[in-house]
Amino acid sequence: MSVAYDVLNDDENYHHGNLRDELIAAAVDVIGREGVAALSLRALARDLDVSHSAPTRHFKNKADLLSAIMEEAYEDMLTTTVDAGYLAGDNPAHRLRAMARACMRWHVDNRALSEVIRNPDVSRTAGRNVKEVLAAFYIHSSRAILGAQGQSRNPERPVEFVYLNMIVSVVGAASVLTDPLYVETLPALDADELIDDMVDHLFPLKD
Amino acid sequence: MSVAYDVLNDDENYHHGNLRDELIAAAVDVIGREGVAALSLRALARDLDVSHSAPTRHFKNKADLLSAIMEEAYEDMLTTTVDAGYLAGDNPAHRLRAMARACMRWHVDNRALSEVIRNPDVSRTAGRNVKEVLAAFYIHSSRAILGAQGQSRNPERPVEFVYLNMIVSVVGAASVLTDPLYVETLPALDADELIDDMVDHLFPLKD
DNA sequence: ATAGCATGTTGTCAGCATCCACATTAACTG
DNA sequence: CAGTTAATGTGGATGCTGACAACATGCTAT
Repeated sequence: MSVAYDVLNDDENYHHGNLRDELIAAAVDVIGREGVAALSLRALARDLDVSHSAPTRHFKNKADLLSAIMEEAYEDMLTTTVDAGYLAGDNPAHRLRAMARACMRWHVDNRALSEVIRNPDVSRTAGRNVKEVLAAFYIHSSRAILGAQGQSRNPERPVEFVYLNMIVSVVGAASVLTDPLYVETLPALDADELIDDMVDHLFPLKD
Repeated sequence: MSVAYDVLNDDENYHHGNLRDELIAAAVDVIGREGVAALSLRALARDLDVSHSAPTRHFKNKADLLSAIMEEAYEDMLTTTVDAGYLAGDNPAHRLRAMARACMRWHVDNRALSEVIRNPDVSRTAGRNVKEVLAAFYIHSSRAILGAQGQSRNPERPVEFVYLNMIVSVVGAASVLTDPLYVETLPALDADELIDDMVDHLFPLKD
């Protein structure tokens, strides 16, 4: 639906030309630096040298902007983790581990987006799109888990619990690893080591 | 520091008498129903039939109110889980499992408070108090983990990782179990079953 | 050219946080 | 018991914000 203008308008146009995408980019930047609460549509408009209500054309209100960010974030996150699974080779257990690791890494590498999708005030506004993407991801993951069960040390654990535990671990790791309060308070904490340890414990290999 | 008035002022007083505590209670109520973003000091003042700037005497601003809520929440949460450990008897492994289970349950039973302490915009304002409480909890938990290591199936795992994994699991479970988007999207999900399953997996018993 | 549409602008309004001067009460002090 | 002081609450002013409405501009297709 988003129009791609193949022109490069260096002159000062009446039309901004790419406001929607730049609004999202600027918003993500602000969120990364100052948090969701500090986000202001008017401030964004000022930053982009645009009138205070120009954003209305693209996002009905603040919740709508955050909702759009959430949608992009979920798609990016889930394709990233699914792709990581495919890149991990043919061994189902390795694929599953790669998926969990990639998903955690995505959160660490995309602090601002992670903060948005984990914010209840945002997820409350989630539309059908997001829910369908999440449902599809559940199906995909269940298959991956079933495929890997034979190679795990605890093959008898029900798939739903394994999946839930994976989601919980990912969300928890995202919360802990991106929150300065935890990082400051917890024992010396290297994100990669923690992720590896948790993946090992979540999906232990046989050998 | 909080004064306890032993009077019951049924008449309409100039002084409210207990504004601070009632502000917190009303705020928690609003957060539970509409989320942190919907919180407004002026609306709270209206609800309590008090002038719009009365809250200033008790909380310099909104962040200050949320910070106070966070402090109370952390103390309540951590004493609840520590107490659950003591109540679980003498077996160190059972104590540790009881702690983890109680901590997760606290989040489910105190949705609003959980949402506050997991909100980055709030935790960013955490003061020395909160940090000291968290540090003390780490010490307490490390001891519990060390005591339980002999009874677990994986005694060789470093204490810090076990602790981190526990925190991650608790925070993640809180996020997942209290967020309607997850509850709606995930496979049929009973909080108690999930908690038990996760605790079993986190701290497996020998037998 | 011109009608229609997407996009951006200016103007306006209510709600909110924050600050300030002032009012009232409770607690302390001699 | 009287007078002082600190704590608490009031009312108004200011500036920022989100939201809406009416208008302006430029692209595109007929």
